[in-house]
Amino acid sequence: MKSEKISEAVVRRLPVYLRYLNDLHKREVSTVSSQELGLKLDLNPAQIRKDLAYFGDFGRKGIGYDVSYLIEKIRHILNLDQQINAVLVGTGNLGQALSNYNFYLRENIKIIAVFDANPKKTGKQISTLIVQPMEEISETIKKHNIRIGIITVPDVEAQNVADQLIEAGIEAILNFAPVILKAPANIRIHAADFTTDLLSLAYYLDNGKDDSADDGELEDK
Amino acid sequence: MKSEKISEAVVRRLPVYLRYLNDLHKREVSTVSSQELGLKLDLNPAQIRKDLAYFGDFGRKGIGYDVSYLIEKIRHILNLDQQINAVLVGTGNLGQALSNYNFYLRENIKIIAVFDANPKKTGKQISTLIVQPMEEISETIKKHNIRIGIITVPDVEAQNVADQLIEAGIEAILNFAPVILKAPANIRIHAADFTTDLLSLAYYLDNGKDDSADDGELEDK
DNA sequence: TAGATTGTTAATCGATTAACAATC
DNA sequence: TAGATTGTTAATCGATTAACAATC
Repeated sequence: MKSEKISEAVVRRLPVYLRYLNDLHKREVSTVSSQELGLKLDLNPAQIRKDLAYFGDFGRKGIGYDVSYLIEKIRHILNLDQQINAVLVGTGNLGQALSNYNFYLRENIKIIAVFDANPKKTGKQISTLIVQPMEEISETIKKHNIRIGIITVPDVEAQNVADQLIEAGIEAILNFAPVILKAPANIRIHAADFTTDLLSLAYYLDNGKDDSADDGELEDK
Repeated sequence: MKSEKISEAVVRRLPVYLRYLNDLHKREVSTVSSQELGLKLDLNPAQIRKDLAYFGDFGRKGIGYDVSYLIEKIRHILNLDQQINAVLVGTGNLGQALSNYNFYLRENIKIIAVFDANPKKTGKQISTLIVQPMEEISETIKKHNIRIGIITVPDVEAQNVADQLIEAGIEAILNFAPVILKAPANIRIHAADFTTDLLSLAYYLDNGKDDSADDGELEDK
């Protein structure tokens, strides 16, 4: 174990490991090697060993990693060995889908309140929750020790909502709106905007493009 | 302009540029510098200039970039100057949300068919589309020149659906299921699984952790 | 002209991978 | 013991950033 700073790339792989380890556990596999993990997750085995070694000596030479033990360790590293409360703001289609999709079933992150600025939406029930008006957001966050905010409002409202969440003391934000949010450095923001993923995917479509024909306009065919 | 290979990191930033440029265009801003872009998008201006320069000399020294011209160029690079047809498989909450969320309104990617394996779901209407049974997927993809597949089925079914999409001739997949899909190298797959984003976010929550207390178990407080 | 800003080279920084001693 | 596999160092690879000549 070392005391280096952990890079974002490493942290982003931890949930991927955890997910597959949970899978192995369900299938009653008790031990796994970095080799096998790498094969399944399309990652270099050395990278996996290095990632894990940042946090401790979790493996055994000649044997591999104990699945249950590694699950426990990664869950601890990710703060998932405690319940993490979250709020969701914006009950459009996506917001409703996420509210129903209960993260809590798999890991310890639980959406415990949902909000919407639209009075026509407030008071309605989504899953087990009642949609609350924005006026109540600060009080709810403080009262229930809510640490993560999930933003699923239209892009023009996203920054405003983020500001309110931060003001109320939230620590981290998962942002589905297609904008870059501004926030103090101590607030962690992850972009979950899939339009970026989708549009960049289009780049890789093969249009019979020829690298050497940069200036040639091949409109037809 | 150079003929180097374009890295994935560069491609992923292009939609981000495009998004903000569209914004500027709407606000009738006609010119923008890499400096301003960097400020708004939290990116290094040199990086933005370098990214764009891979594809051409789009800027003017001393002036900056013409917003409309750059939009046009990036849209061309991303293949968005033509309609790209997509299918969506899996009409659960998320699938429905994405079907309603019409990408087509902003850019040229259009979901033109939706599928579900569940007979109780087929025949129902989502937005303007009728949910079709999986049996029709291959024919529909071929008939309508569908190039992108969006997977929103449960994780255990995702690989199977991916195989069917690939078999039918799809070129790229946006995968929302929390699994690593296996596919031939010529098929582009982007992971859009937000549980990974959410769980990695939890890592950054401050639990009064102390880097130097690696082995000390501070359970309380 | 003077000020601004690009495109690009060189320098830096960081992340991935290979290799291997240690050891189960 | 022999085979397997870790943890870690060193080598490689790639991406970001700084700096600046070119030029609008």
